[in-house]
Amino acid sequence: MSQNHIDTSLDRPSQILEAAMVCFAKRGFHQASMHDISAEAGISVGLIYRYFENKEAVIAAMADRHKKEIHDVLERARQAPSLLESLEILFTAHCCENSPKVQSAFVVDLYAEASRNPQVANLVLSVLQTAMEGLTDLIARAPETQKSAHDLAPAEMAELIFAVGRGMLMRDVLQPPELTSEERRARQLEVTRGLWRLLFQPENAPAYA
Amino acid sequence: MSQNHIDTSLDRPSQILEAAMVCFAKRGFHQASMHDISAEAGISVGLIYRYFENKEAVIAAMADRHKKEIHDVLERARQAPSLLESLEILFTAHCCENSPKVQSAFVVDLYAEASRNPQVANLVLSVLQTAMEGLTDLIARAPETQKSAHDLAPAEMAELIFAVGRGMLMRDVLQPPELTSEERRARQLEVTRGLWRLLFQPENAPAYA
DNA sequence: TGACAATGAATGAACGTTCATTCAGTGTCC
DNA sequence: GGACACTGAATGAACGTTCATTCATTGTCA
Repeated sequence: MSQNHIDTSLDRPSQILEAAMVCFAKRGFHQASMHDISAEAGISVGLIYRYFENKEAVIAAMADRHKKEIHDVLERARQAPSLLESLEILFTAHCCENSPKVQSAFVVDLYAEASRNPQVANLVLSVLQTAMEGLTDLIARAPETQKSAHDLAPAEMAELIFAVGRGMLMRDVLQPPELTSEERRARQLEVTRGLWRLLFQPENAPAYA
Repeated sequence: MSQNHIDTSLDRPSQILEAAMVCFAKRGFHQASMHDISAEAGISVGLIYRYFENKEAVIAAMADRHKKEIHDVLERARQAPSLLESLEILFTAHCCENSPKVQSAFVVDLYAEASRNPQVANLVLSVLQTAMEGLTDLIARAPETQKSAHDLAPAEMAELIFAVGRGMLMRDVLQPPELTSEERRARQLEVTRGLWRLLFQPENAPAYA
């Protein structure tokens, strides 16, 4: 397996993190060994310790990287021309960038880790709060919000949206791995649009049927 | 810690599974050792092997137990007098029976395990499908469904409901452990009712404000 | 006494981590 | 240019520890 290793154009730390992501997704944080990671990266075990103090530091660095990625996604969502497009960016980000499913498995593992490591929990929580505030703001400003048929506050809507996002992500890891990135994305978009109709469609929109 | 061990009125296998649940939630499937479990159960390591072939068999048995519990919850939800009450049962089941947070952490771990163990994935998937069918049916039959202001099919609603449920569960593991079972339950109910209003409230209900 | 429940020290494999060693590359001086 | 000294990235065998699993032994009760 993996005859061709990780992209060598990256600097060492990134190369190691890239390999770690693959291994963690494949075996989990605690079952993936440092030897697995070194093999995936095509380097020796010892070299990892030149760049990371220990295994926990690798996990922490990955969590940090994830934090930055989330911020990027939020920024892209913020710049989308419409609220629907913002939502679609938020919902499909994890299934098309890089490899499919890898990210989902990593995030589920991250939450599992958070449930027993308060440091990880705080990091995830802080990301979540920033993202929530961002989305709440986005919703509050959007013209689409005014016409909706319900009485939910923007913050409540944001909470629901993120809950659905996490739920879809969790669902994602059950899918057989042979599903393509496109099929995943299609499924995600379907659910997103259902939620969208629910949250933002004006009350008596002309139904198709 | 845990001077008083597991209820001794249970039969050995149940007693072991009870202890395993506590350890798995506290440390995760693969970090919890057989010694941890035996200590929590107040028995010796070797005795576990009289009742379970190996550690994987313990995990599999726990997954099976979870499957039965889900079926029970669905049955209770089915017998509730109204759809709203069914939903509330589905949404709060995992935060009040037995110990709080323990169950959430276990389920997140279960999904993480499912992402790399196809056997576990199939089991979880089968539970999910049964539950989805049950809820879809429940929704389709409910009189509340007719009056809703949107055009989502019962199956789509069920999918959204389960996604939100999983999302809340994931969110749950981030909460500091000192939150009481009641506070958790209150939070869950709040979100459930928001989703409820969204999905099933007739279009022009008299708003409070 | 015999059958079964229960123990926990022993085993060996696997793991995270360390470190003595190698060596391609760079700088320095004649 | 050529000889030599130096650097530090990279290696992988070795170490101490942890863990799942085994089994010879002991306890219990009919």
